[in-house]
Amino acid sequence: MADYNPQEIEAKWQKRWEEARVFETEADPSKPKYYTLEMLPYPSGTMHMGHMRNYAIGDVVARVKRMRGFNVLHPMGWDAFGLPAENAAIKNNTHPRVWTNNNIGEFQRTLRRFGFSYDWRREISTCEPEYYRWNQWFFQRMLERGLAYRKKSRVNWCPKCCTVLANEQVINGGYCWRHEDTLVESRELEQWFLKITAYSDQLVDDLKQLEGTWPERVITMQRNWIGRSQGARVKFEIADLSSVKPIEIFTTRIDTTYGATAIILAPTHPLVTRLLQGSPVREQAEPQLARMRQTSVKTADLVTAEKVGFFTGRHATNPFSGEKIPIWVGNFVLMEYGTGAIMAVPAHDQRDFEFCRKYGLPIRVVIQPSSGEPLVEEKMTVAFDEHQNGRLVNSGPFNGLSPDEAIAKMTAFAEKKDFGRGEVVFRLRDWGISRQRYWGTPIPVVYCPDHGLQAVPDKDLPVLLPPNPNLTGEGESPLASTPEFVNTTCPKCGGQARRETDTMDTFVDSSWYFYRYCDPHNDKAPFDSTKVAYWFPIDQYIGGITHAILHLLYSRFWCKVMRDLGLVNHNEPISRLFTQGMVLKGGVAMSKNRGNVVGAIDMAEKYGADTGRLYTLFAAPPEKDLEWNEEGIEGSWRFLNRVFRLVDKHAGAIRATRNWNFDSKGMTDKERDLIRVAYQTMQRVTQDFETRWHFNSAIAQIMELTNEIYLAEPLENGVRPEIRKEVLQILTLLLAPMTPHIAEEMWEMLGNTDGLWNAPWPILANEQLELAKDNEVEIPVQVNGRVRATLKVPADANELDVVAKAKAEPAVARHIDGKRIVKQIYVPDKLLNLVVQ
RNA sequence: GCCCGAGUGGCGGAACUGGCAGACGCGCUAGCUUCAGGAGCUAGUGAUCGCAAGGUCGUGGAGGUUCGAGUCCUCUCUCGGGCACCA
Repeated sequence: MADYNPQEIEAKWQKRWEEARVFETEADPSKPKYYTLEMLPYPSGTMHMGHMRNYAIGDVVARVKRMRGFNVLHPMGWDAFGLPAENAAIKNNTHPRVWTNNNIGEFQRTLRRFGFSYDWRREISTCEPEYYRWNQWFFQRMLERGLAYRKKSRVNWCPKCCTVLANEQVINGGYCWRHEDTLVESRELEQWFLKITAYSDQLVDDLKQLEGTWPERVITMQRNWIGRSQGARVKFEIADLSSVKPIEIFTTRIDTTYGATAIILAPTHPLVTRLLQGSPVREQAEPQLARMRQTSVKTADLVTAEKVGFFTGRHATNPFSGEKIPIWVGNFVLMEYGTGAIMAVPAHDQRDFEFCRKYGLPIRVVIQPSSGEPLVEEKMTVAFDEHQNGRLVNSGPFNGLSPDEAIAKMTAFAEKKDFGRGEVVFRLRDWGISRQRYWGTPIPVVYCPDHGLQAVPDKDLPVLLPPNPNLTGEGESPLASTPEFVNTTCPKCGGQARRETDTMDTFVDSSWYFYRYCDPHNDKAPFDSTKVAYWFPIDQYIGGITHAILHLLYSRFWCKVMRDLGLVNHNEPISRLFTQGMVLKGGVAMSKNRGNVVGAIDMAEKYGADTGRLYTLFAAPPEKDLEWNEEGIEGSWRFLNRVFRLVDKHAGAIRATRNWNFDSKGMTDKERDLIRVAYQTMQRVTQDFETRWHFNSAIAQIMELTNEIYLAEPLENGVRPEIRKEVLQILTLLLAPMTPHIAEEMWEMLGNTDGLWNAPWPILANEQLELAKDNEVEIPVQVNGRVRATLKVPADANELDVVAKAKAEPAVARHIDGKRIVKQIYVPDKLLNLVVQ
């Protein structure tokens, strides 16, 4: 009798897998491929059970597919650049590379300890020049095509990170994504941008391809983030200043133009200063403008701030009606969106309504609801902004049209008269990638006093990070104070030149890393396109919902750029996305900062990797958050011990037994029952793995099978050896994707000399399917929907027999005696319901 | 404000297309075993009335459809998440 010793067993099989190179894969067009991966981790601190759950889910997928005969690519790597490494290095007076590589070592050791089936030869680390040189190479391609450009603009600056953030990294209306309590400031800086907006339309349209295979909420979040709105641009001439060009406004409701009672400009609109020149209200207006421009810096406050504004003293002409309406400046109009100017239609837009009420501007109804009380201006308390329901009024020749008809007709009219046109506007902004920090990919350009901006030629890539930077964590990029980095020569004239000292956002690294796994050691190109063509698109991607916008949007963008460069031939990189839940402790996500982590290595040492894997899969369905419970893991540990004891007890006697040939002649009832349960469990578990991803209920089924076998003990009594072996082997195979080490060990104990890694996933033969069928079923008998008895009848019993038998049941008879049966519902093998009066 | 998602025992969670609600596990109770602790094994465990047989209630709440609803429809409450003066 041996005890279950996970430490020994796990080390033994990890070594065997490595020696047999079980998880190493090559592209092979003769086999069906399956590319699955989990989002690459940022190696900070140590791994906790939250990480582990993610990889456990991914490993089940990879192992099941492998057993199903797919050529499976399952790689792992490190998102190794980033601020925490730099900050930690400053704090501990070391180099970011040292800190990062220590962590990578720790992470790698932990992942190996858990026996995840990665092809480690393909491991990548984004902070290595072999990797980041291709970031630079891509940057040059984008620069050539105008997709990378430099401009001075207002950008988000995090005072704690001491760097610029992308719009996607600003959360909760103005806070840093890493420092959730730190307000982002607005600064005017020269920055590098990637022109993701060139792909706005495609990024929205192609979301349709992902419907059904990506979580709906990720698609919705991306759609909202890109924020495409169909509308129109309309010109309003400035009545008092004919020499100044007309004001252009953007609206999605051109049908309400007759109801416009003011034009409102953003405080930073370039026209504002010109309008105030010589204006009768200039004296009062200018201080207000100054105040507004100042307060607009804090974007977070905008949300709650009250609407304020002032009159410019000028008027504009409504191109439809010819009416003169006042031009105002309002703090709620954003320069960044649309044209930075709007027409205020207080009757049909809530914001305009509030603004106009406050400043006594008139309200004019131009859409009357088709049903209910007609609107009366003086009595309105909110704007009427529906456009499904209503008809135009007070709108000249457009009266009587529905808003949708009016939008089409009025846009056409504006185009004909040349004062407006239909336009699509996006919320998405270009991706600001400049970061004023050291630990990232250097942006590969130089500035020559004579030739200006020059790209570093491909042959000179990579532009390496200097080994000994001067890290302070303050002010401008550390690269700027590293003379041996900054001072260089112009690639055009060879004269003195200065390098760009900003580095790239680390989201550049993760935008294409999964392509590199296909060809990780290529030193001629980012990857060989034929290899990528074999593996891509990714069949299954697994990660947290936190990346719903950032990483997953950038990756989609990058894919489209690569397609246009002729490097890949697909539109979307990821066919199927799964977003798993977090592991919580005390109701919040595990994180080092909060000090509520359960270390993965600690768990492996205490219970073994298999128990840790099993528990994270069993405790909750994978998409849900999981509250960590130390008592729960004990249950998984007990279960594995129970299974191990069972196999250990029988192994000696059946080790040499030949596999059963499914001959059902002369089977005892006990044998039949056991085999049936085993095969039924197989069918259900297969379903749970393949189509439903219900790992938790798959495990519950396997536990039930184990309980059934225990109840049938002693098996030696009436169960022949080959059937004992069949049942125990099925139990072992079903566990293999989740708890691979103990499964291998038991497989060997049962007399198999060929590793379990070579075993195919069991698919039931016809004889087995026959044996899996129930020959007797239990049918609940209801009277008026209440269960009164349960009948045991043969499968496929006919209705008359069942009804007769049911009526004979005393508990049924009691409820139908003296009453009339008005209806009889019989669902074969399911239930019988008698409706009486 | 807008858009998603979720509400089932003491707890984590099952329930495929409407068909015995609470599988499986944790915890708890009792018994066996043990010097003891631990482990293991067996039985029980939604609430409620009843000595029992048996009955009634029960999936956040209120209605509805149906022979039958956790599941479908309408309204509503609570929690979680995302976006947010986006014109």
